[in-house]
Amino acid sequence: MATLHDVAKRANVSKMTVSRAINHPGQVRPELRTNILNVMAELNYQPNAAARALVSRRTRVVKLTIFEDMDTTEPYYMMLLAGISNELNQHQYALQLATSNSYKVGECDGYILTGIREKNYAWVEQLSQPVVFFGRTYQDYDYVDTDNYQAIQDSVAYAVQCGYDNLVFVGIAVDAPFELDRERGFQDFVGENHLHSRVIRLANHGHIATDYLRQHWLEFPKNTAFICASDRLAIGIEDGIIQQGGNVPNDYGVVGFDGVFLNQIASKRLTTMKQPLEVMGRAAARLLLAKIAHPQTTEQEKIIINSRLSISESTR
Amino acid sequence: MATLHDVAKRANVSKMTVSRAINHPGQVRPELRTNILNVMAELNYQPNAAARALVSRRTRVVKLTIFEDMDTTEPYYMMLLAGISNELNQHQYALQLATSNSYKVGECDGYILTGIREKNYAWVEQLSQPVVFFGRTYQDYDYVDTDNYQAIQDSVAYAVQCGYDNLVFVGIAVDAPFELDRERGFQDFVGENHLHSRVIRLANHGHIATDYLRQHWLEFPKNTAFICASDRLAIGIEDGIIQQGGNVPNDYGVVGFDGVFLNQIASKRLTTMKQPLEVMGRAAARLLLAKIAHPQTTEQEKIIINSRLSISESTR
DNA sequence: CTGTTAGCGCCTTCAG
DNA sequence: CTGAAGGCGCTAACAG
Repeated sequence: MATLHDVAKRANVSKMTVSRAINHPGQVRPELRTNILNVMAELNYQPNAAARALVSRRTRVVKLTIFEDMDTTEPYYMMLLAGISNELNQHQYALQLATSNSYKVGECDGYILTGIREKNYAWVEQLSQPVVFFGRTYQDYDYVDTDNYQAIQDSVAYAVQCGYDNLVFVGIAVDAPFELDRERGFQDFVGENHLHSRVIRLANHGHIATDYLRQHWLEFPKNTAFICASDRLAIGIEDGIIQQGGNVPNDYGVVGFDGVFLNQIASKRLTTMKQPLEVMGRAAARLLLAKIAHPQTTEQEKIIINSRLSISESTR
Repeated sequence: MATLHDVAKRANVSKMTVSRAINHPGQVRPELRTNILNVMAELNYQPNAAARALVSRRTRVVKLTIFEDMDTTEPYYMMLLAGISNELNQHQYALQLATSNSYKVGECDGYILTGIREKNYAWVEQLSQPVVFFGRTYQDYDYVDTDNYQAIQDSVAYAVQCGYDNLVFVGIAVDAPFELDRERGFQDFVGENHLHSRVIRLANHGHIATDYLRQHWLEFPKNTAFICASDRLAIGIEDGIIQQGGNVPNDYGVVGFDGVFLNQIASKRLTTMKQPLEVMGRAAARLLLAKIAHPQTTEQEKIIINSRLSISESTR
């Protein structure tokens, strides 16, 4: 592996000049600089991350903590992970995946946090490194999220446009910002447009949605669209409709939320609000790296990324 | 953050002695050593990974490459990841997640490889760092895997014990060791026990299994058990049976394979061969770290971990 | 068994 | 704009 020293010798300059050519390009004469860059390319020079880490007192590690049972972890975390690591790789940063029981082990330069519960906030507040959340929180931390409010509005608008005239929002029974935003998006839309509507809240399990539908089947006339807060619920609803003899999508529409993996599993592929998770992962990583580089910034950063409706077989 | 120097001063020894107390305990007088350890604890000393990496010419990074579309990635990778990182964290190692388009970026001390295709072997062979595969390959690389042969035998044995007398193996139409092992496990078992049986091979998608079942429904009498090579197929089969009016589990049994996440989605929760993925991930990481520490070892290491049948609602 | 010396590769600081 | 010196925290190699 080529080092600064090798490049310097070959380019007839000192190590420092090479170092500067990389980190402070403005401080090196342009011609010299291009020459150095050429030599670097020739030698396939790669800066040594450990040496940089040592001198800059950085670990070059970012920790991603997922405060959820891995067992029940949504598959979409994989996409998120892919996005995060793609971005980190480009900056010679490595990842440390921490789970709810190991989140205190090891050093890092910053954290990407997700699935946080109330009781973890004390730990978060005491962290000295910068933090970025995946998903909005109640606190004033930086975060990356989809526009849940807008996304549900788009879903409902689409359902209405399909001609469904009874709108049901199937929410997740949890007191979290993402859920409240989605619910509010629904309420506002049906309110403004004077639509028949209803909101139900269920635990986020397919079979619970199926059971609910069985028990309340008669309350849902033809031409009902179910706007669901997750693909799990959407699949459960869809199964329930089919088991009750309902026709999807002609008499009943189903719209999911997430758009990763699960929508491929449904018997009628789900129309779903697809979150660009890879992009969101990258954004979270980029934001965190920026904060690591410039820790002084004080204002809260919010990155809102738009979801896109992926239309499939569960709506007409 | 405390350094070797701080500990040394406080313990009235040189840095080297402290270093040795950590890395070569045998070379330090026992009493001195315990004293040093105490001081380390007092100061909450954590060795600086970057400095170690620099001097030992290691990166302290392990790369995990997943040669699959993240989009269709099985959710169980999350469990695998959890296992790997739990083990790495304990050894001050970080992770670098590489996907099929970024697998050449960055340095590392070793690789955990999965989802490899024929065309990637050239790249693998040219790697200078140690490699561990997740899942057996055709080549003589070290690997961690479940005992696919045994697992399917157990599945069939259980189905027989349930009283199903027509056994159908629903395999994945792919020419891979894991699949051939599973198929062989099935064939050997039904052969030795002179059972009615049949093997079909399908692309690994739920709806394809459902379609297949619809088209061939009449060929499957009551008392048939479907032993599936994946939970996706199992869910598809189960859906198909139910749509044809068949009774699960009374008249038809379904057994899946994997046991992560998907089995929770099925309308009748799947009986499935549950792979201990967290454990497998840890094992892979541990094996790799051992190879990094002792690169000379030449013999192929195979770690085979047993799966366990998780009995649920899709068998009687 | 313990200490001293030197250096891993890079960057900050200070001279030129 | 460029170079020389020194040190980040740790450990291998050699003295004692």
